[in-house]
Amino acid sequence: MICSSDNQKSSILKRKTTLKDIARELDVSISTVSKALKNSEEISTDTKEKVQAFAKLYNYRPNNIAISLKNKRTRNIGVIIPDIVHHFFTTVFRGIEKYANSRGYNVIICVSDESFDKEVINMEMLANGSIDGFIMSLSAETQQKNDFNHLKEVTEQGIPLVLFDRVTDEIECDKVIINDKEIAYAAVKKLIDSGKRKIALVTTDSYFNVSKRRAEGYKAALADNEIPFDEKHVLTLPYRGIAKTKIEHFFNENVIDAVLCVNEVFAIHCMGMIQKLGMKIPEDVSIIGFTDGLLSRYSVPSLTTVAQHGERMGAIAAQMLIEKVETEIQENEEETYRTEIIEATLIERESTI
Amino acid sequence: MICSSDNQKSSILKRKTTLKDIARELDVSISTVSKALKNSEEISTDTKEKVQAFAKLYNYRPNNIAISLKNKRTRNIGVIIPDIVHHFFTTVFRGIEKYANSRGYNVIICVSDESFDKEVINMEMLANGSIDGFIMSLSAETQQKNDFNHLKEVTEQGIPLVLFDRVTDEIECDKVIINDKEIAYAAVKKLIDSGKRKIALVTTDSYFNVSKRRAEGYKAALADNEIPFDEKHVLTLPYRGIAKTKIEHFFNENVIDAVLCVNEVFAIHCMGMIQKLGMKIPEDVSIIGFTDGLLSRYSVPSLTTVAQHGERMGAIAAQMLIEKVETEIQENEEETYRTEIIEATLIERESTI
DNA sequence: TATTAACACGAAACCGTTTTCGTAATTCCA
DNA sequence: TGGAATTACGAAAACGGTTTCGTGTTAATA
Repeated sequence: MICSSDNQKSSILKRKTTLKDIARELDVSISTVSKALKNSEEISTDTKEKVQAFAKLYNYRPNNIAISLKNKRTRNIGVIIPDIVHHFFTTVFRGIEKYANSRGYNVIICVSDESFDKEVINMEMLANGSIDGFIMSLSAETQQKNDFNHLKEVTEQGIPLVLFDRVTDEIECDKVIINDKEIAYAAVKKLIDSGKRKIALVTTDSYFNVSKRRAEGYKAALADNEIPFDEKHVLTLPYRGIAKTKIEHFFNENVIDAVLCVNEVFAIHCMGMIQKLGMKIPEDVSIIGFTDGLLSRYSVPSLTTVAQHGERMGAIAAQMLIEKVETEIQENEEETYRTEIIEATLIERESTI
Repeated sequence: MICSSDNQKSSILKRKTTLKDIARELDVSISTVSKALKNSEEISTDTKEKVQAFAKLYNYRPNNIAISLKNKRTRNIGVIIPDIVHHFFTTVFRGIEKYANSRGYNVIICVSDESFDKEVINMEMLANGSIDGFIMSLSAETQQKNDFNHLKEVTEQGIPLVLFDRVTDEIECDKVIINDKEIAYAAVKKLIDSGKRKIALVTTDSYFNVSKRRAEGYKAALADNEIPFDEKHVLTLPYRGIAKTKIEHFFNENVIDAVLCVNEVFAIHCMGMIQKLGMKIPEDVSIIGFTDGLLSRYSVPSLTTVAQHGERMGAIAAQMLIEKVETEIQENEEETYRTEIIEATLIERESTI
């Protein structure tokens, strides 16, 4: 052995001071220190002052991990979302983070990347004690496979779970969604009221519950206004990557005077193509999108769009989760789950009349 | 049976099975179970098989928290960024998350919201054992105040830290930045080469090192091409919120034939105003922005911009951090820190000639 | 003066692991 | 057959806290 007998690191690292350190230094027991720092009645004012002063001096901070182990509570929330470079998820996350933080919780985030396997792996990584509960939005693949065993396992273990936006009926848990169908209905209604009749729906080719719900609203609005639903007026685009030729083909083959897109990017693409084909927005073709992101705000013309109020959604999800986490101790009572519906808003800009 | 009928929760919650449970059930000691699950040589094949089978059956998973406490390693990385609803930070985060995950790390994210206080609080929350290291980008306020004591404390405790993009010389640690000055120089050079001479710089009014570096590149390029720097050609805008009238005023008062903006949103605003004032892009006025986000790609005309390669930046930051975390056990050797420079790329689109 | 109550503190268990070290039982070898 | 080596396991400490319960000392009371 080269290093000197007292084995400590030779560097000047301040090791974190522990209760044991304080106890040793002040010649009292660990329990006394612990109690003194908690201002326990049991300890004399004298000792408390000494201990607290010493703790302050050495900048004592209790070790979170130790406390977590003891309390079986981490004050961490696990968030699993399909994508992070995505305006909607980002805003939801902001809502979660803000609320969680205000309640003293930290947020561990995992990205499933729309993959079932990653979603499962991430859940398993976090479910072994790292977090007190989950907030998540299902990956595209998970929705397609319709396999929710990982969610079941987690809830059966008693770990609270809140699903948002991309949810499933298969799992009993708290949920937060927006009124997709109703707002899609309202959007299409608005187009119809402005005189449009040949209304296209541009949606994802992946299976998403949200797209489905929006399509339902679209169809319902048509039906209620005696406009026959035309399969050819539905354009499905790959969720990722662009399909410029497909869009071009669509607008060449169909006479369209309005478009409802299930997201912002689709809307921008359509807008570009429509303009390129020499049509005017909104006079010739009106457009409404989903998601009130930068694109909608700053495009020319600016885009009428459905604001999903992601931040509120996130805050509510976090609130529901923390409530469950903190009251989990209850006995017997049958668990009861809520589905909170966020009212989306149609933001009217220049792409509609 | 694992769930002894007494005292446990009456609900059907599967309590997580622990080593102790397995030990009790199989009538061996906890140590034996632990070793058997690790396939230790010490344990007979017989016992190992029994234990492993039992563990599998009851879906045993070691408790992360307990392991963290024992190992003094959490396999968690703390990320503190000023904003999450922001394309650049989001891409960096994606890089961090992907790399960290591939190495078996989870990411805890906190948002400072450009506030010094929140940054400090977040650091303190995480520094008490929750994470093995930090990756962060300084908040606007922190850069303004020039107060880095929270960073100092953390590094003095031996917690590895990697700063990215918004960094400071005051702290010795690993850093990842882009070559802001050089790329700004290149951008301005490109404008000059295309015949532009009256080049504006649109920058933030908050104090950011990155803005400063970009301004340096801008000035250097002017100087090297014998274009006198004109204070009036610099427009500073509030980092948050829009200042439409300020922009309008600027372009009314100054004859400008090219603009370099330190971000995407400024560029879009300028573009809108320039078009509104009847000038053509890029013929009358060329524009170059920073950040290759959706806006740059989908604006009309599309925006020539500086791609910062956030994802790569994040991956490298994570790699640097994990390297430090995992070799931290070293003795004596003087710590050595690197500053990694990511080469930004100018993406030429329609807003320049 | 004897009994009791209040006070101030410490010992120890516990949370769920890992790991070192000790040891009983078996096997090996001469 | 006796000693050594090997095998297979368990006890216990440790990680850093919290908390229950016990106890010695002093002060109050009868």
